Amino acid sequence: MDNTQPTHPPKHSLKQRQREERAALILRTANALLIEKGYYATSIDEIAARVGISKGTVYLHFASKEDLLTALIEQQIVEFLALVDAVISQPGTVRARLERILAQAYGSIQTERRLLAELPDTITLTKTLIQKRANLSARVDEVMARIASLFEEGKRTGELSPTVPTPLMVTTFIGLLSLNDYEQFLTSGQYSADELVAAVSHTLFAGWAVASSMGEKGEIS
Amino acid sequence: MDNTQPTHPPKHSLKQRQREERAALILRTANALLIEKGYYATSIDEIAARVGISKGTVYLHFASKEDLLTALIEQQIVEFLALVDAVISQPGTVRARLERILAQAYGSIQTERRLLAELPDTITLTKTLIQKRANLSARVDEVMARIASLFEEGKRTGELSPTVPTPLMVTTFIGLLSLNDYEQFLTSGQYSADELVAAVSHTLFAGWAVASSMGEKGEIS
Amino acid sequence: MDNTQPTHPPKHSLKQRQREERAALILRTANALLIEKGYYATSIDEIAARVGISKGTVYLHFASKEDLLTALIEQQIVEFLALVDAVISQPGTVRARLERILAQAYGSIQTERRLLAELPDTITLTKTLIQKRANLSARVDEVMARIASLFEEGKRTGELSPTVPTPLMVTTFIGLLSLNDYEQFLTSGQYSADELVAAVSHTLFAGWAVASSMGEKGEIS
Amino acid sequence: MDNTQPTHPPKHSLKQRQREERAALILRTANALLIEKGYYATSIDEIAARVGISKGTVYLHFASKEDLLTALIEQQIVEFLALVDAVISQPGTVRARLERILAQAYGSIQTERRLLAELPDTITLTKTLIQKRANLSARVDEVMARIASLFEEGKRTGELSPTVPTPLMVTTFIGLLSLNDYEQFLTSGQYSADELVAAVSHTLFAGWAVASSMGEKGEIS
DNA sequence: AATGAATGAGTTTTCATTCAT
DNA sequence: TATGAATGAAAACTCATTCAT
Repeated sequence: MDNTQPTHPPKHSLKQRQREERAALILRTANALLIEKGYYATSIDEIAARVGISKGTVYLHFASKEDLLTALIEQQIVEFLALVDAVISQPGTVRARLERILAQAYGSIQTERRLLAELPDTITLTKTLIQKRANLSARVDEVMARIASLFEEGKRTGELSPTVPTPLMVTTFIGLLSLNDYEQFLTSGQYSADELVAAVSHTLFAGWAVASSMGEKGEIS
Repeated sequence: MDNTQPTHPPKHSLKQRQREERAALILRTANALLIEKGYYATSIDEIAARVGISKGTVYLHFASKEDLLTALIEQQIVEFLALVDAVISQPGTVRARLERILAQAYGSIQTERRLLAELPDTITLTKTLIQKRANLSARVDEVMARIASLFEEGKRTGELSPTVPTPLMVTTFIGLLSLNDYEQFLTSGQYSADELVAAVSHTLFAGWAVASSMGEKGEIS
Repeated sequence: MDNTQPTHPPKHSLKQRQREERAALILRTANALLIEKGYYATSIDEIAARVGISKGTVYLHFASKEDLLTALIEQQIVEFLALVDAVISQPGTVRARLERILAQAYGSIQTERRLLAELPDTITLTKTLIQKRANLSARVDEVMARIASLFEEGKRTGELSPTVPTPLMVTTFIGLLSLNDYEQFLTSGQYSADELVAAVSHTLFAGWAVASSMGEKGEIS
Repeated sequence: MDNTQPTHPPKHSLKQRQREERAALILRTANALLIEKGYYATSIDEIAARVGISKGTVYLHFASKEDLLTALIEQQIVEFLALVDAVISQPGTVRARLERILAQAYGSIQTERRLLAELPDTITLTKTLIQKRANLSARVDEVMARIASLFEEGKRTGELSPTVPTPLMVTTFIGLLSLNDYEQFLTSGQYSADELVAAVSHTLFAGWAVASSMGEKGEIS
């Protein structure tokens, strides 16, 4: 099937596809280099050399170095958003679903090296950039909103305590999700991604206290 | 005693003292500027101008821009270490003492703007730097060790669960301690430092689950 | 004759004609852009985009950016030469005929925006270019010669004073003909093209005319 | 005299003087190069090399290439303004005084190569620049106003014809004053500066002078 | 000690020109 | 023929660092 005119649509797509692949390759390479050396220490020339193209070609795809970074961040936020969306619509407890997000984040550290590296590092470092680019800001808000909705659901269903304000939950969750410092445990092999997920999840959902129940300072009452 | 030549040693000290004050002033100014604009966007010239001295004078105190940053980071780690040491030797539960550290960190965000800003941002950004500078690395390890000892104490006294590995506790604690994203809540006035401390402490020590007790997945048993 | 194969020669001509039309369109567009933004600020890409073709196609017609400029200048000099030739062969006084040239120049400022804009601006700016390109230089000389012949005619017939050397007359005439600064008066509506022609003509001819004679170097006394 | 403390005031001036001399040297060199090759074809590197300093040093004195050009133009306009002012306050007919300005302009072509080159060339080419820089625009207006006042004086005293509008006189005068094309006559030795002055003056004044009156538009008959 | 002029390596960006398709 | 992706030379500008005064 679909043997009628298989050439025409692709014809258009060919150049287009090549262009997109080029752009994607540049983004991937830039991502690797930025993680290695940081934004300022990485020159466009270096990115081009690593890709095996010339400086000018990079500018054929991204109007400026900042634009390249923006595209990279946006791509990764979008990917993360897709993950969150997929997870949200799955069945299971809120905790289980959040664990899936954690697992994905920690699991990808060693393989793809992406979300984790960009969400915190770049969001922290280029908070300025995100503020400048309205669409980035909007996407970040979107991510936060989705995660917030998950927590709200948990509070409604009685799974989560209404004690801790949702915004703090979201910020804390994302903070730990993207905590760069966990990387050492994974790369050193000290803990596996699964162990890390379990520990962080336990921390967040059950706390560190032995009889993690009991009143704790008559907390929040 | 030592009243024989009261002038000479002081005389030396005077110069010395002045030198150190100069250096301290430069560090303070650099700290402010680095927080404002970041390492790469801040030039030596700018720092000098803000201090009211010339570029060359900065180099009389710090051999390079990187050295200046190193000194700054070291200073702040040392200050943080002093805080940790002070807190550790105080009486009270582990949780109470860790809350004091949290309180200090979150409280200083608006006033001095230091530890929090530098520990994560710069430590994250200049992880490279810390790896390069042995003494920085050593000091960071020292801080981690102190906090680890506190957690170990908690586990020994039965206050803390032995379930979560101490290294993860330390990393998580420091991660939340220096989570830049909390800043928005403080600057917007949405939450006070105290509320933030309470929430984070609750999260860590009691978790988010409603009946934060019970076995969760059977673990902890 | 030549009615045997009516298609082939025209066929050639057709392609040829199309080619020439293309080239002419490029030149026209380039002219507009160069006037708007200047030679250096106008890129080949921009010209191509405005024409609606691709960069490469421009190079099919002009070997280099400089060649494009050369062709443009030459075209305009040729057009100007045609005007001069036409005017020269007309009846009337020298003054009347030169006024026609002035009228054409000042009149075209607002409509076509050509001779005036290019002759001075580009000739001044690219004096280098004209010196480099022998044929341009030759054409400029040709224009000067024609105008010189007109002045000589005037001197012979007694209409013009032999006092002022013809080369100076020519240079002055062309200078005022292409004086960019007059443009302001036209665009602001302060003076019409006709008024400008009258004023310039008066300035030049009441000065150059034999009758205006009398003293000099003592005149006005 | 003045032998009291000859050092102190100069002390300040020393560095200052050196700075200014440097800047002046750069300006002079830039002027020469810009005339030779034009603004776009002259790189900062080239200017620096010609002066015998490094690129960076140029930027120590001028914040940008455009700023350098602006300073150059301003300097020359100011110099020209000074000349005009000096001439205006001298005794003599308007014509005689304007001739002094012409003489200065044409005379300096071969020696210093300045006013002439910049007033038209750059004013024409960087009309944009002058519009952008308010102070340049103001100075140009000032020059025009002074010269206009001279013509007005001539009209009042009856030396000049009220027929030609003053603005046109000013523009025409400046146009011929800075007519680049005259340069060929001077450099080729075909005419001396004095002859050029005489010819231009004759052209303009025998035309503008009241006495030159008679017919017009029918004269010569 | 302090200054600030001088340097030049390094970076981003542009754009004329080429060439495979 | 027409296209437009690719190139790389060239240029403006910055800034850490040095050093003569």
